[in-house]
Amino acid sequence: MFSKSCKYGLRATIYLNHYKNEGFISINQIAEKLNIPFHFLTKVMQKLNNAGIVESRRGPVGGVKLVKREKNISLYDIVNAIKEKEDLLDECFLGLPNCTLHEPCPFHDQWNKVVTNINKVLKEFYLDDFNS
Amino acid sequence: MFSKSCKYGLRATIYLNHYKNEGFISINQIAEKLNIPFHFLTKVMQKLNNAGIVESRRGPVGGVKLVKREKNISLYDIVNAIKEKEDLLDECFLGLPNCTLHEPCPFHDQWNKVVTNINKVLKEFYLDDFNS
DNA sequence: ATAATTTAAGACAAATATGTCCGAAAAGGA
DNA sequence: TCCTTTTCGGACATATTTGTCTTAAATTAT
Repeated sequence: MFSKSCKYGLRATIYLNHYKNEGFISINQIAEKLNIPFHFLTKVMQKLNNAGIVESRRGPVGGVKLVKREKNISLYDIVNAIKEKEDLLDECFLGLPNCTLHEPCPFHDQWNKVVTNINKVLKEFYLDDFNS
Repeated sequence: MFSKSCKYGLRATIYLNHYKNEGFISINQIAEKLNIPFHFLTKVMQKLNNAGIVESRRGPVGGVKLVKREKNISLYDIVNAIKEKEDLLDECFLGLPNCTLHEPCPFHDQWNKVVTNINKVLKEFYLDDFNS
């Protein structure tokens, strides 16, 4: 969730959202403008492609662009498409083995609130919010 | 901050706090009880030792114990003694190079609130809170 | 068709985090 | 003193993440 993959993906989609009406944009251009390793960004974009967040096209004039949607895309959508592990939610912050839903550790509820807060902020923040 | 080092350190100090009136406790005992790799825990405890959070003693009857303090120790204290990088605070969540205090990115303030909230929870939660 | 461009996909390299091992230093007991 | 126990400290091994490179497949233009 706080990995470079996620951050690169967020920055790239924010960039794409800026140019969402201008057809496909090459990954190379994004990588250069945002100073992100090209081949690494390629793989991140593939994840977003598989998740249906962007569509891609090969060849000249090819590249990548955001899929048109009714609703605007939230940061949460991006992050969730990229990260594979459920790093925070669903697991005890301390990694206590005997911390379960029925017998939570004393810190469990507090930490759940933190996680909920993080997700809330990510869900309420949209790519369009970076355009104003 | 969400590294294994930090989690091991937290679990170990919570354990130590349980037995804070019983002298030194061997790292080996902690490692076995909490199912933490012994040598790895050794290095974590050394960090806490250098930070003045625990004191150690070699030889038989040796081990490690929490340093007596006026105030109880918060989770924030532990985490801060162990983690070396300022992973969250002080840096843009997106890693935008042109995001500064004077010209923050649109998401900057939102994320700062998240970070503040995390730190607040960690600061307000003490080792003693795990004893009740 | 052929060539040029760009994503797709896999192998590989480097960096970092995590885990293991061994010898040295300190402390206690016989 | 000598032996045992335990932390200290460094070296090394493994795993994961991040970054690089190469080839293939698709698309466009000539």
